[in-house]
Amino acid sequence: MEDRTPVAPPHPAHDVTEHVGYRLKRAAAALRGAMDKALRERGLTVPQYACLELLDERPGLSNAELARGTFVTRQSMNVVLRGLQEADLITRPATTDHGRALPAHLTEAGRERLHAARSAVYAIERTMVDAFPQRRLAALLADLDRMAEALGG
Amino acid sequence: MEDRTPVAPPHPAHDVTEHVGYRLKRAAAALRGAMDKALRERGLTVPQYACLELLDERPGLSNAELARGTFVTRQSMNVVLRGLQEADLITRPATTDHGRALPAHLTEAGRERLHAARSAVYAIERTMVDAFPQRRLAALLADLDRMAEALGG
DNA sequence: CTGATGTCAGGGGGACTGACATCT
DNA sequence: CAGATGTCAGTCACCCTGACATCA
Repeated sequence: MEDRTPVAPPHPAHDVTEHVGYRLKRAAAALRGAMDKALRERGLTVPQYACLELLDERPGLSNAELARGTFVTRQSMNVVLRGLQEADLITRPATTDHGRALPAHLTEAGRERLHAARSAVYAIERTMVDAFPQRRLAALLADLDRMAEALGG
Repeated sequence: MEDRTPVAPPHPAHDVTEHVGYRLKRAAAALRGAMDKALRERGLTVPQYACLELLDERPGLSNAELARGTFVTRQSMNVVLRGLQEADLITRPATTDHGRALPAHLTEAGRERLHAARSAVYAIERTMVDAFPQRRLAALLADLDRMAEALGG
């Protein structure tokens, strides 16, 4: 496996734009940018939106559970929750009589904010999905999952 | 911790884990994490590695050109270049007799560092690519590109 | 003047590790 | 005791906008 080529003039093989990683990053960056913009116009950050979606799906999750569900530390999720609380989009009890876990719930304002944001996010997803043949969707989803798992995601 | 029945997911259609965006972000995050780790062990950050790859491919690019090539501002790229210069991985003339653009070039140390990092990065790519049927690679690359373009990436 | 460039200053969102107290 | 949790403190990498001077 020894490549003895000393130094390399610009070869096609060295064109990083041909690599899977580059394409993946580019697509994810484009998605992130589109979501950033759409969500900021609606008063949410991407982590906040993800947290609201998860809470809408599973009301009563604790900070640590939300952190695990979005693949961040509970310290990072704590900051997100604090922001959502200050905006009155979620509620958390200050104390609990059993254990330390504090269940979070969407407020009515939180539900409304989420639904507005969701429309925008779904439109972005629709744009992505419509960009390639529909029959390849399932395979694409499966391959993305396999890549994430192979890398320990 | 499961004291009560955890919470029934209201609608499957609301399960964000089914969405393309979620899968894409998860795969990209796994890639980013793997690259972060591998590159840190070799004394590079991800933006630094990207910059070195671009400079290897196109020697003499200026700060602004590198910024455009990696989709960041020239201020951000300036920080990256400063770090690479302090590590003696690239050289830039302090002045030029024509214009303001300062062409950057890899040093020998820069080439060596890049090649070591590239081996690690390529191994990560190999892991990703080997995770799904090879015959779907071309379609996957094309679909990722189409998604990025559809979103204005 | 206009446009592109390099650079300094400042800020901000997002994520991490370490440390500590609380509660089962 | 161990284990999970909430939280405070500090740090870091990254990217951004604004402002300014330089130069074709």
